[in-house]
Amino acid sequence: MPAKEKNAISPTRSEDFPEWYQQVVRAADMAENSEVRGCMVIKPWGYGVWELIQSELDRRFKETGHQNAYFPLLIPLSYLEKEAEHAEGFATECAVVTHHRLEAVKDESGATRMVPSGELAEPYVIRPTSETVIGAAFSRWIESYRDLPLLINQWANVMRWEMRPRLFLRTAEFLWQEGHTAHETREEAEAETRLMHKVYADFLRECLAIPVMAGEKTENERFPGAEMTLTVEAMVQDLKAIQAGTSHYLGQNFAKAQDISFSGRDGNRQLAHTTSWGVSTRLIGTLIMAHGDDDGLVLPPRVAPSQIVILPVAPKEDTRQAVLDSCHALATTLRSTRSWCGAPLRVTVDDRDMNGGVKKWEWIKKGAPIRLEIGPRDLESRKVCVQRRDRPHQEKAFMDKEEFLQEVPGILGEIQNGMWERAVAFQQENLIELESLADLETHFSNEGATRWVLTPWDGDSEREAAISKGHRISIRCMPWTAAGESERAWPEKPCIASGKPTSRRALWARAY
RNA sequence: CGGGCUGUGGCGCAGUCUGGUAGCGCGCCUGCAUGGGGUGCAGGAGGCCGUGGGUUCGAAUCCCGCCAGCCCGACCA
Repeated sequence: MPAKEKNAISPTRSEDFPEWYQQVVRAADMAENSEVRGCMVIKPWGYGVWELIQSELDRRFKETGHQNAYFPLLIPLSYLEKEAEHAEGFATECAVVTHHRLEAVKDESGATRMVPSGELAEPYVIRPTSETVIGAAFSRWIESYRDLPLLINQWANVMRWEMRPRLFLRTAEFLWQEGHTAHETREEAEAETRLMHKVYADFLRECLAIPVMAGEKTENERFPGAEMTLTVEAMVQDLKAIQAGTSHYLGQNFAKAQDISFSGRDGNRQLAHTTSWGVSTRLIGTLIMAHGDDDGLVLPPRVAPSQIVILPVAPKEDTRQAVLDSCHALATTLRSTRSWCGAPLRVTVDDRDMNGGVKKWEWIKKGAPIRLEIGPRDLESRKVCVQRRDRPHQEKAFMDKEEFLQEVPGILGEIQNGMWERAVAFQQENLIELESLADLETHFSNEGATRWVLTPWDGDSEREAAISKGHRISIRCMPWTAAGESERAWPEKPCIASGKPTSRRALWARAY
């Protein structure tokens, strides 16, 4: 008999973090690689998480006045030529459509080959992002200051031809949301950029239970063509930073390139100020790496496709049906009479006819927050056996069914909060402040997991690039002391590069 | 786009050096047992060995071409 495995996932996080990540994606049955390199098949459990992320964000976008629309997948090449900096930023990862038909041709061996034919006069690019197409539409739609602000969002897929794909974190095709807005003044557009930045930070905190460092990107790290890029940077368990959401103030750069102009209040023609902001399926990768453990995925209840999984324990043929009936009845009661965070509970009865242990471990690996076991003995005693994903897998609490029905929203809240608090503590433990370049360089001289560092910084791009390159680190952002805050209220200290006193800080880390 | 490696049932691999037309583990299916747990036993299905050519009586194995993928460096939500 083989030795009992302690953990469901091998290797463990500490043994080999990247491999652990891949194994969790697979064990939790979230996604798999497709036959097309770099593309992924998102399976129901992974897509279910995305749907919950989507619906929650969508609600928040609408609450802040945005409307959804949909723009074409294909972008005329000429559009990308309009804004040089933007185009160059994406040039190396564009898929290009050059033909519009296939012709069946027999080759020497007699096999039928489909050969591209019907070459296009102007090739199309599969959108790596939609600034240009949406800009063209805005140019048509906006005539007067009365048409502003224009607040649009689209849920779409985009394609960036990546050399090194990893499921959810970096794939050639991914799903995302891109908001695009146009405003009358710089102030309004900047306020929009900050607002959406805050929406992201709030969403990550409230739903994904992930704390972030919020702030502004340096010029080197900015979105191509943007004047200001705001980011929320999440810390995952190997201490790397991951950009979980960005919002950009694009100034009048895109308006100029695409003629997004309007008649102002004074009757003069002027250029709009535009923004864009987005999050992608990368959030799922972030979620996995932030909360997962050596038994697999751990989902915050807010984004768990099944918050409660009921596992019937039906050892004997004569009690099986009664147990199953009781499980389904409880599920119906939970779904129809209980709610949490404004939504009905998501309950699954796993009544597949298979070994119970295997089933239980599947749900542990999938990260379902609560497991309930109901067996023949519980029918008599009117109890349920409650197990939680945030507790050791052997731990069981037998509760009266009625008591559980009362307590269940509270338990979900406790799990959600517990995950948040653990993540905050982890972030605090792994963030330090250093005040000299030498200390920074010593700190990042190793290759392994290394804590994040804050330093006083008002250095220029060249110094930043030099430090980054030598240590495989980057300035993730110039953090604010709190998300949504625009002033940088850090105490004045000498910059580690220039020596001049500054109240700004740079956040240094290795990144995904 | 530069450097190293690998292509064998759904997945992970052995077999290749020393040619004799396929094997292991997991998974899958069936049956029996088990039953608050990652189960046991028995039986079974599934492979033109990446691809094209060559050498040979005979090629997964040797030779040549091609294709695809993986890992390491520059780019990245």
